[in-house]
Amino acid sequence: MINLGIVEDDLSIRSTLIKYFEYSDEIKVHFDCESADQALSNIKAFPKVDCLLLDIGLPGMSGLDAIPLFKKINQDLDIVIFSSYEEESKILKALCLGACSYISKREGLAVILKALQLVKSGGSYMSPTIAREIANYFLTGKKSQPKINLTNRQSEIISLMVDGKTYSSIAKDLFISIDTVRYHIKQIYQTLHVNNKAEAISYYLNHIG
Amino acid sequence: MINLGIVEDDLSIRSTLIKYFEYSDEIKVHFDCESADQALSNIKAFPKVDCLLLDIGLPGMSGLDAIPLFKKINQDLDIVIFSSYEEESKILKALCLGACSYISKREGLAVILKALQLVKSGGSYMSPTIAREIANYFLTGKKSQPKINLTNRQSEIISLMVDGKTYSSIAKDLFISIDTVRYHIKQIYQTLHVNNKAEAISYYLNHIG
DNA sequence: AAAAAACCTACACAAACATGTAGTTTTATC
DNA sequence: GATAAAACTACATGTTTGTGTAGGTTTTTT
Repeated sequence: MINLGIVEDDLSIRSTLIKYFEYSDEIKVHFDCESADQALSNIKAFPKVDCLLLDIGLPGMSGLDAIPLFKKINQDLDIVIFSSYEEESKILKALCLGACSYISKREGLAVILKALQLVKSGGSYMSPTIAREIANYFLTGKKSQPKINLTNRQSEIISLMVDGKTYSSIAKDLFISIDTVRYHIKQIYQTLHVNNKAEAISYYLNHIG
Repeated sequence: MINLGIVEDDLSIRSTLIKYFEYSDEIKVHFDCESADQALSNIKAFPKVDCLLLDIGLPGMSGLDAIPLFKKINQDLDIVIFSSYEEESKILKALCLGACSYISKREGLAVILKALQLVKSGGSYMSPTIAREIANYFLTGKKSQPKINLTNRQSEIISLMVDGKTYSSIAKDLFISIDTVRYHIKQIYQTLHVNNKAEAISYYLNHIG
């Protein structure tokens, strides 16, 4: 059972949501309101509520700015943004402040329900346009990594080491002998200036991976 | 029409995908192969391909490392990751390198099709578990932090392990016997669901550190 | 074609690790 | 002060790893 609160200033949208959720035996709407201030009171008054469907463009305080305040009251509250904004800045801000899901208002009711279910089960849903914005953010904000001079084979092998494979298992994976694996690992240790598997893995995950 | 290439080393998965896409009049599979090297040749040979379904755990070069090489050949190629990895590190790396969508291998065929359609229309799809990792990334700033409850002693010890210390060296550091070190490490392995030092360190650096 | 990397194989020995069983002691909590 | 959780110790056994030495083959570069 998802114990939901709804914060949305458009009355018609709000009543549509409520009616829709009435037919779902998975969702119980404990409160609905049209401003962040009211929502904050409601969150305090309904401690059972574990999920919030939150609009951004609200009268008074913005839904975004209210996120930390909700989180302060209930650290584990799942906040699902439901907004017509699809700009990177709003999306990133929402996620940074603690929203776990972001749904475009262009989506249908069924999608909202699905998203809430996913969130309840520890997952998350992002509308396609939102997800694309996020992907673009990572792409454009990328930074080059200090280059490390491992050969192709060495890279393959250290990558398998990181996965917890033993020498013999690596040998089988790569169709080479265990002695060859030993050889490569010796080279890797020299290159990375380490003396054992643990150091090599730490180095890899901190500098390369 | 989506002009697709498939890179997946598991033959059964690959043939399942191909058969499935045969029944779709929206998707034309131009090539399929089992390694990044082959895929690079194919991308050159089939310039019409505008979308790539890409596994990560491939023999030879990893799917992740191949992403920039694909992008170099075709800047506008949409890369959809299809992997069993659901760790933040892999997800972020994929997105940073230019993947626009990330699908867990636990998803069904219909979801893959849906994701490809979304990507084609300028959107993106992230599997729920993936999306949650991304949301957590923004929230915490860097590492997603699930509830790993190592005891104080266990934390001390795994931290020394990560530094490349041997059992006996850890024992000396903490003024305990090597058998006690063994005991704690056994407990750690159980808690983290790993079976050796390498996995423990990887887990630590990816999820805790 | 020669040189230099990179890759491959083999063997041997010591050190380190993984895992089981079987306890005792300390510390925190009710 | 009973209980549970954490911490500690011990021993035994087999596996994995680290490090020598000592070669051969393939690929790339000059």
